[in-house]
Amino acid sequence: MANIKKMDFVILGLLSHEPLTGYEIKKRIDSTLHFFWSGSFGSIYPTLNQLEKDGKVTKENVSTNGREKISYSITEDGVDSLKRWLEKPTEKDELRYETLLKLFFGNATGLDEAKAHIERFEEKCKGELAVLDMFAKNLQQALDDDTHKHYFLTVRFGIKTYESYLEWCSEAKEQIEEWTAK
Amino acid sequence: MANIKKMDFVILGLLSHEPLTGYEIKKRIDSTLHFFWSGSFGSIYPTLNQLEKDGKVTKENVSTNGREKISYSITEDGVDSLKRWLEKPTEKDELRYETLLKLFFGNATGLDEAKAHIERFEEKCKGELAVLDMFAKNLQQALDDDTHKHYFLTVRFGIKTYESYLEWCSEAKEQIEEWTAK
DNA sequence: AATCGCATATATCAGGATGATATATCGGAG
DNA sequence: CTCCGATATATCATCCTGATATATGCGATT
Repeated sequence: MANIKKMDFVILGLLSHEPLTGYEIKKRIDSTLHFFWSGSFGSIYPTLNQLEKDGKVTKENVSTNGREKISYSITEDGVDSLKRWLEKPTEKDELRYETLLKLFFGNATGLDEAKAHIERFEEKCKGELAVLDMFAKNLQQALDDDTHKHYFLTVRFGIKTYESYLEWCSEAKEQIEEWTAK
Repeated sequence: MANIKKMDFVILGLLSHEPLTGYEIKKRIDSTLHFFWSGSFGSIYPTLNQLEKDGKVTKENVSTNGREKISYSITEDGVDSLKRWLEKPTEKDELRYETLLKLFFGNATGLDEAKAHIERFEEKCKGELAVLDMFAKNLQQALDDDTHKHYFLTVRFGIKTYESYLEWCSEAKEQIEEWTAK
């Protein structure tokens, strides 16, 4: 079999917590999963249709404030699929940092340009870290919920990595100054 | 314009160091760039053909040990393209960790399963870190070369992040034991 | 000397994922 | 009352991956 479709399990996973619309799924991905996963509408809506055909989710037309939307719920079959996937070992963990690519090839433009990239990266990290710190603070007051326990572990991962990114930024900038000084 | 093709710049970047064949490019990606970028043959060969049509690289048939291969070199036009891209701010830095996805949705299977995922992740990190430590050691003896300086900075990034991953693994395992104990 | 397996080398293809775009409605700010 | 951003669903070109195909050279094993 070719590449296994990950969006299936992202959606099943989110629906295992609560029923959601496609639009709400996108929001969850962009907020909660944001620092270790991503997904687009072009992937979400077709997958939802397929999952419904396969009997792993059911859809229901809902009207909120006179607004039409389609709410999806997970079925028993869907939960089974999710569990089977969760038990399998991870296939691929992937980092894809354009900043590091530009840094690596930076010889063509020089160390000053490299420093500029690092500084932009640093600012972005500070922003992300602030968000994660807030998440952690909120979660720590609700750790009796098992779902929150798992969430909390991933947030801690994010905090630790962003902290180490920031340390690297300082180190790298100092290193560059040393090199350019002499 | 749609998604900018990154493979163009990966190839131009690598060719800015030395002439290479498609196969050698793949090897460079899988070894040197491996911990922050990836790429497949299905992307490399068509891109090389396109870059040649655009006059950004030139090809030359070479025969080593009676073996035919196509060696590519970067042109002035190619170097210009590369530099222009290097000067632009990073568009996207992306982490895509299936392990964290499984951890996040782990409520459906429980904390024991979560621990198993963390332990597998830990082993993989230890392996990667050993490789990076070796890279760093070798590079430190050749930092007079400007290309190596840039390389060294990215390796340091890898080391710092993998070290923080390992710290997180310990912390997370302890946390899980605390939770399951009571 | 023959064969087996692995690295070298190039190429193509089905399918998954992204980013852009299209369309339409609702609610609040000015 | 109009404009703008959020809500909501959907599709498409394009990129990228993983698999597969094909073929040769080289060293190890039988």
